Amino acid sequence: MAEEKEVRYDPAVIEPKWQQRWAEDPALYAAEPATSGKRKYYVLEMLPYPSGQLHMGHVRNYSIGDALARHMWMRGCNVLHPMGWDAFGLPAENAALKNNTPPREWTLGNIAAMKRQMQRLGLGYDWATEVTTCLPDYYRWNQWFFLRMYEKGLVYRKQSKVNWCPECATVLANEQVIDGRCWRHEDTIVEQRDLEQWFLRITAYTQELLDGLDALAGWPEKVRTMQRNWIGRSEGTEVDFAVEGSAEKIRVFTTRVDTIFGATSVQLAPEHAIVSSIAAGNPESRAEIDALIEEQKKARESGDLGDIAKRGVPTGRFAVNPYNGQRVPIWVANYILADYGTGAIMSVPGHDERDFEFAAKYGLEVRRVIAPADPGAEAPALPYTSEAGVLVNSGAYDGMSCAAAEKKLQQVAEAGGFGEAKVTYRLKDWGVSRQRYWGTPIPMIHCERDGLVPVPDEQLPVVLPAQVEITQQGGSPLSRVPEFVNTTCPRCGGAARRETDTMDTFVDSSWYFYRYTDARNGSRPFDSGVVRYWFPIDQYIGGVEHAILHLIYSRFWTKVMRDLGLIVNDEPASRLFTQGMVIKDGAKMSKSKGNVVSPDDMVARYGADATRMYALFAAPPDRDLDWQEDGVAGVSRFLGRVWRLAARYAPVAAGARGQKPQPPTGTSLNLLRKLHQTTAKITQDFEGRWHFNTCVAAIMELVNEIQGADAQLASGEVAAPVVRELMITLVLLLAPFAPYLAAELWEQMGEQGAILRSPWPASDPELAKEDELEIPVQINGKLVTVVRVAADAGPREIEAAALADEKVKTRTTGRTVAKIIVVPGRTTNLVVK
RNA sequence: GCGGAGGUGGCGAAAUUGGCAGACGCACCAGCUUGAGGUGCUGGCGCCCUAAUCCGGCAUAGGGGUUCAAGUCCCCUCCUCCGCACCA
Repeated sequence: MAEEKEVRYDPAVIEPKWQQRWAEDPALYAAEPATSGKRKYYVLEMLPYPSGQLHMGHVRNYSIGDALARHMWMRGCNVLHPMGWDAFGLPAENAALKNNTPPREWTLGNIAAMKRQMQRLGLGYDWATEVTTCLPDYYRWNQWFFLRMYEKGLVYRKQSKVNWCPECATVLANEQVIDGRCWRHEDTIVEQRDLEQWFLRITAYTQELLDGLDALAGWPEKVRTMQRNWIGRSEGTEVDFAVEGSAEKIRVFTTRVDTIFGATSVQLAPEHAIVSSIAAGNPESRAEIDALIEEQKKARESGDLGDIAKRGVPTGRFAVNPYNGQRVPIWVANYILADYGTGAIMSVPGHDERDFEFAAKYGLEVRRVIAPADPGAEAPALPYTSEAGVLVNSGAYDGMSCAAAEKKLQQVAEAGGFGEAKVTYRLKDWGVSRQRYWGTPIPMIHCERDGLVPVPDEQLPVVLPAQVEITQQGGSPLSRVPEFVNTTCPRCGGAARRETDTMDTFVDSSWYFYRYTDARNGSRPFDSGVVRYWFPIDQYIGGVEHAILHLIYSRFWTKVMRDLGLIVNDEPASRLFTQGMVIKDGAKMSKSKGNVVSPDDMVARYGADATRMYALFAAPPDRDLDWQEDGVAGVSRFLGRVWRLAARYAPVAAGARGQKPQPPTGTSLNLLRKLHQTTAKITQDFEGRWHFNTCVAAIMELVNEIQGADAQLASGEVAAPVVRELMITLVLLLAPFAPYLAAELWEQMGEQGAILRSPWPASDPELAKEDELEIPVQINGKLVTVVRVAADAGPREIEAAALADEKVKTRTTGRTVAKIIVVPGRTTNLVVK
């Protein structure tokens, strides 16, 4: 054979070439209109925060989404595969402080850099629909939605606690509070201050958000469970205890009203509103209560609230149990949460672990009011928390089951006007005010005469001013921009002041995926008809860290938009996939651990195809992935093998275009069988199992087998039309995983048009079928040998083949074969005695 | 404490329904090739026993059970990771 200098596989040459071609063909990754007649498929990856650099978590997320999008394109779908930027947020202000760069400039620069990285990775996004949340043509719709919600009573103002650094004299975001101290002043304890804040009434949808989870079968159970816990529905009873010597009442919430005859004290949260009047005549307890509050605040800030010991202060006052008129002492205790239930409880030490612990510490009475239903049973030790018992020491209710007593006691309370059945939730309204510059301005105006006045729609957007000095001095940065603040009241025309708070960035990400469908609409957030076509999202892919906030806010926003008549879907996404983390040396990649792998480095060394394919090969997508650079090198070597295989056989494949194949035999048949098996396996995986790691492995096996038959391919024993089918299909199968190499080889084989628009290969079940199988033969469950039988052999033939085997014979002579189990196509087992 | 996911070679992992445990890749070893810049090809590679074997034994965190047959199903115990965490 003549010496031919093989051209090395060099992704640094191939990939930029195709990157440029794709950039010049904007229709390639563009969605078609609803009238295309194709099945629509909306695949969405969570949009990144433009920090400046992609990390491996992004690469993994987008490799999964891009493989799926490419597959769906090849399946002939009308695919929407967009990308955007969650571009508002605190890091831009931090960068401004540090480098004296305006947030907008910093952010847009980062976006440009990360977009280049994405394009270098060969990700197939439709950049014509790109959404950047910090630009007025996007955030004006945040403001528009805010006004619509305001009109529907879903926006309100309330006093609320914020983190306040006395040194900076400004509000801090939660992320800026480290162990209860200011991030810039390590010696300064952060205070809680009450400020008027804007809230969105997500609690108007609590029950629907909870019920909707049941129908989200395409979401991971883990995410649904986390949301259920977050919503935290709890059924119970509220009961009023009168305060002795006062007209005031203390309302408590309990899930165990059946134990109320065992209540031996009432416990208030330290921040409970009634505490000041209860403790008024009692200076020393007031001081102790303040100490409790202080201690708890510190514990909360340092994040170890759970470890704090239970402590309480007696107020010296008494409350009256409305069921039996009994006097019980009123205490203030640090384990009572002010913002759950009513912020007050009845303490039943006999039947609650926490109350028992508290009572034991302070010597409060412990009373048994629930006993086992079986009268002969020994009374269990207290606290006895089971609800399977019956009431004792409970007056007229003795002998009733817990469940029956609960119902009866609720009726009595309602009839007596001192209580009612009540459902509480942990979910609270969404505070969206941020005393920050780099966010969507809240479109409200404060007028001395007219009060709060919404900005009229025609004045939107309220544009974030460009020239704002970012300092650490005082309140919201916007309040120091007179041109922004000073305005006229839309109602009376008099002088007025703009709201200077901006919106939480979770607002931006709550509906961005709707905007993609109609991203350049200048008169509405989107066209309802277009959204109706594309929604719900067919597949949403992202990190599990967004399981609660982002995904619950998105669901809320969807329901609000539905009730505004803008959309008809109840939920944003029918399927959600949460990929695992990328770790290195057993730990999450982080700068402090020094185990960060840069995507740019990987692409520079091994190419985008190898980097992406490794991200899919190293672990199943839902599990954590341990990044091993040698593994990337391995995938790169594999792509090199494919490259050299194509260098030998692409001309053969190209030359065989249109040639009729003969019925395959021998090596050809074996190769085609493997080919069709591989096709079937990968097709199935895309349809749901998503084990892309084994898809890549299957392609490797296929290549190994073709390479193993190199001599037969070279000699022509495997005919040209077969070589053609092998090579064409191999490249098609590779296309979702290694798009650059696939595009290049597609061209080398003389194929016209984008491989992305070529139909996904079909697997012929007849060709994929084995004609012979190896059936393991076990004796008493232990493997003895393997027999070859026809693939369609029945139990009798397999049994005969097994018994005819020499090894089986030597092991069965002189013994009795008691039973033979044959699983056709699988195995056989002889029970020998 | 509650909820979830896991535990399989030196490493990443595979094994749709119970049916040959370890596919594929990495690392390593041997041979050939190449000749200085992450080369290519072929073969080997769970552990123990053995001079060696296609002999034999042991192996899916540990223990018990069901079954002709268990990584897979059931019970108990241990460990790791993630989420929530005094929610009355």
